[in-house]
Amino acid sequence: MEKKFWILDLSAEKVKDEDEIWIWSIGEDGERAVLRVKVEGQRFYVVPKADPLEAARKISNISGVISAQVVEKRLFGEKVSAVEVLCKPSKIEDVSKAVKDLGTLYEDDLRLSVRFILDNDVKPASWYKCFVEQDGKGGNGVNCTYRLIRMEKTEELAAPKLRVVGLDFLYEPKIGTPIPERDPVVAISIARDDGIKRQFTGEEKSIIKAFIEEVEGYNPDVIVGYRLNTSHWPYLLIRAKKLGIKLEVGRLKTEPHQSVYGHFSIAGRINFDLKDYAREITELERGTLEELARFLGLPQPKLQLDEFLYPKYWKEDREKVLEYSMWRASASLSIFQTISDHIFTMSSITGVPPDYVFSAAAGYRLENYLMEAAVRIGELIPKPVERALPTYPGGKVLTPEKGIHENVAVIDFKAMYPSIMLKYNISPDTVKRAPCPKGFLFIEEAGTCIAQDRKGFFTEVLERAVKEREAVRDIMKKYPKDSREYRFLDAMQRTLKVLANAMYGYMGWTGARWYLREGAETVTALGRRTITEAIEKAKELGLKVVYGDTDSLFVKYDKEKVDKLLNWIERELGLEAKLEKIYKKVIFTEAKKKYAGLTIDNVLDLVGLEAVRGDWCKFAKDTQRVIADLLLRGASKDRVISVFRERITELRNKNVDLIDLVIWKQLAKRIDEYEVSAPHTVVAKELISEGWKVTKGDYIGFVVVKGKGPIHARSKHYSKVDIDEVDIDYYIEKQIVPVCARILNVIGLKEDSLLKIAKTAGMGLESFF
DNA sequence: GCGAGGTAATTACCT
DNA sequence: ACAGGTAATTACCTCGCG
Repeated sequence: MEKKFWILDLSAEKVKDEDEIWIWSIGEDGERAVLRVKVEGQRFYVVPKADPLEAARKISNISGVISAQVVEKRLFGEKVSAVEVLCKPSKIEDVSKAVKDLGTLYEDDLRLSVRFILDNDVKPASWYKCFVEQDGKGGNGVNCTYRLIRMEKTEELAAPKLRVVGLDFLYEPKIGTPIPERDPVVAISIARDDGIKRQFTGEEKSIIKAFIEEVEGYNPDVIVGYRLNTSHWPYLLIRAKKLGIKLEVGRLKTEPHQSVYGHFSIAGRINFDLKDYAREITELERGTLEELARFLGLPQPKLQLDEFLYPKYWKEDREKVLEYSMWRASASLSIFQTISDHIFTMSSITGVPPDYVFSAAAGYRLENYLMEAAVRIGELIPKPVERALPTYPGGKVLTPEKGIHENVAVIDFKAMYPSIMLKYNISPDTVKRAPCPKGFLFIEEAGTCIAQDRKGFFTEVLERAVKEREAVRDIMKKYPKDSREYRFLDAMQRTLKVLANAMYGYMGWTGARWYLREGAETVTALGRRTITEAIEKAKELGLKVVYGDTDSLFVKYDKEKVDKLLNWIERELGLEAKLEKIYKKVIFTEAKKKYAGLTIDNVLDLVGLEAVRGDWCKFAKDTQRVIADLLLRGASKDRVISVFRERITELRNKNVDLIDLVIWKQLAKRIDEYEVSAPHTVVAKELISEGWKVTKGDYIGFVVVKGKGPIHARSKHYSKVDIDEVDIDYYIEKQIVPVCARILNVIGLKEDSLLKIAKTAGMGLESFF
């Protein structure tokens, strides 16, 4: 029979020694189903050292090999004869070992589910018309199982109505971070997309059981929470085992199991960890659930309760903690609903299933996308190899003309690197180090050559992505802006853009299968050439260039001349540039990549300055923002100084929240990898000795307190600091004064004069001034 | 033993 | 764990100082 299904996930399963792919799906009628496909053979390739026919003959005699035949493939753009080996999936390791002396192996490192997706052009999070035969009844979360005969992609876009649950778990630690071998689960909060909320509290065994029953009863397609992969699932599995319960939250009564990219897989459901998603949003400073919710315009909790404060609250005000936990569950649900288009488009375009598409690093997502293209055009998929990390020159950054400028236009090249790659045909299979073979274009600045007689692999992929994006944008226009379809298509075109923009970085990534340093070098060299030419043209037109970085130019605004420049760029360089914004006023510090501007729409833009950095205390950041704002809006020097003085006075009088004095730094390495002491590492070590689990990637918040010795010797975790211990002078001299001086330098106020003013502020001499 | 001065380590930003 | 370019702070080392 014929049915339409949306693919939720794919898994490779073993059924009585037979390899099968199970496609977990949702029918257009809401049916939850498994489509089973028996997989007889898995293929890989051998590029033989000697005669291909002879190699094929030898290989076909190896046990486990179903067939071996000579095929024409491409390898880094060159035609090669390869032996396509088909073998039993379970035998692939043995067979590849047996043939490896005959030549170089390709694609034997792909997992069966990936192989299936590539070979059949099956994409998760997409709709298919399926020809199926009923295979079994349902039960345990699926309505039916089918044998899949064949499938065809359909035009449908948006996901079906999914059942989603947001989760949060609370544990009761004896001391420090909860430890699964020791501390019980004390509360489980559940928020369902149908509006029902549940919270299980009390005796551990009964609440875990109630949770499992709830999952079985509601049978969600999506389970979402924060830190599910790194904390909750491993924790719950240990607790359940201890209690003699099976954590059967998967369809067909399965437990969560560890999968690729550090992700936990739950059969038949999407297990989505919001922490993975948060990590990629550069606008977030620490990637907390609260920040993510705020970023997406969703409600905040009544009470901010981090892990360091929660044990105390759990003893003192249980209700508040439970309410907070419920907020986390609800927020997780809402966040998933808000970002689901992004997740599903990324998944369907790259072929990485939705539950781990954001657990995988951006490079792997793009790689999956490239692999799909490679199979389509017959390019062999190289294996990743360990490489040294040689670096190469990047973008060109101009020294800003320091001071306050009025009327400055910012001109940006649109997608400069992808455009250059397209224009020059730069790809891992088209670029070589000089000397140039015939028909190659020599790029002097990089000492490289680019093939011009054939289209590169990346060029083909980029062209396709650009075309597809244009098509999506065309279709988009047919729908109203607030429609379901418009939002989905918009997510789709953004995803295509993200992938296109990542191709340059991918080519320069030593971990990439299609790594080519010369290629990446050529891109940046041509980028520098392009911006340099644009600068010269701007000058020639009489535009004064005040700053520039990689693909942007800041010029004194003159509409006519800027228009001329933009036209010239399009005509002569074959690239697109646009007038990005106009600053009424902009302040350049003496440093590159740091400036403050006020746009013609009266928006304050702070770039690179401490106010936009996560590792300065909020009080200093707010002060810098206020000072920059005043200055850009034309306040007098006296007015700015008096505001500065007020802020210092507030600080001296301890008229600030302690939390605004916390300095946050990420633990970028494992604690034992640090070579020197730093405040955050010393504090982290102390936390660890007290039973807290802080690891690589965590943010450590500390406050500098009074005392002797280096800063790291008098930094304390914020949860343990009383405002009276704070070293106010440190905050004045090393936080507030420097960040204000950075801005005020342009009106001749140097750090030492600010320091002098600060010395008298709040010292009981206010009336004197 | 101690401060000056230079440099390495470290983080987080910009494009 | 997609790239390089950059600023900034703090820690640490070396050197001179008789």
